[in-house]
Amino acid sequence: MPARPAPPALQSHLPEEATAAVIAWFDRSGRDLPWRHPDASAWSILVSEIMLQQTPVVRVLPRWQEWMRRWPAPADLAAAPTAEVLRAWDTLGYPRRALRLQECARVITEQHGGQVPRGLEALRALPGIGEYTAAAITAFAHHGRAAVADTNIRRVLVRTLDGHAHPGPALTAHQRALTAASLPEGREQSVRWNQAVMELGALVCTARAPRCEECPLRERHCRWFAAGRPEGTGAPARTQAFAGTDRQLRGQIMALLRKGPAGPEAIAALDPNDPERVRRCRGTLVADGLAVEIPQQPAAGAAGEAAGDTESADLAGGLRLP
DNA sequence: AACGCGGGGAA
DNA sequence: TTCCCAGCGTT
Repeated sequence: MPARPAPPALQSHLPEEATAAVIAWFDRSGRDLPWRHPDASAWSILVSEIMLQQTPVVRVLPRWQEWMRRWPAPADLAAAPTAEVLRAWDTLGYPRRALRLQECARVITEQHGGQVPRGLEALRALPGIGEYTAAAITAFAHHGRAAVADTNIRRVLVRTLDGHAHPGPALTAHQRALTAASLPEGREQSVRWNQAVMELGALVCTARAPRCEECPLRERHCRWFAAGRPEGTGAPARTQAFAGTDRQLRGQIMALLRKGPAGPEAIAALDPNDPERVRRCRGTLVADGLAVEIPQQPAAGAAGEAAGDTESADLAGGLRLP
């Protein structure tokens, strides 16, 4: 059996000329986002990164402005009532992020002297900060050299270097290697590169309808464009459940609780046809720390309930924010 | 590696 | 309706 044909010569990284072109494009066309301002604090950048996890920039902007006004330092958020934090999170989605962000503020206040820690390991130890966010804070807040691999950067590098249309749902070892190899050596250049290539993915090399005519890599550096922009063999295939999911009902319950404590009838009315689903979602919200049970008040003058009744699940009361 | 976790805007 | 969005934590 003869050896398989040699793969086409892959470039595992972008030449310096290409990174310089992307940085020049960014200087010309990048958005003026407030967390990119030179005087943005490390804390404010950390907050922006958490909010931007799975939530688009345009929706984050007003919430971030309000948070920075109300809680300009970690100690401010650490001291805030959690219910207020969840209300201020509003409809950014995935409200567990808000809980983790407040926990993060408390750890920074109590264990790091109120300063966002440096180093990938110390950052990853904070609640809600994973591989991407630790690298992003290192690069954007501390101006350190770190390989940032968000969905935008992964898409740009996979298209230009691999010639594939989509990077897939998860960061792979191969993609880690691409981001590491493409990172400019100089610290300052590496920071600019991360910002620039991320922005290129957000504005030009988009998932849906890329604007290749505006791309500085189109002519000489993009394998995907050279191949005629082939669609991937398999669709992204991320079947995301829609109506009827627990996630949707959890969101509806949280919307109710943001307005104030809610009685059991109001919660049950969100899905009158499926009390079991309501019960399940109430339970997971409480378990997640996003809601608190309101104990049922025994009827005035009534005799004590049966002593053996240790489980009150059947007698669910209302819920409120923690 | 796969799954659950919100919500809104665009194709 | 579907897809996508500066992902993370758990199993």
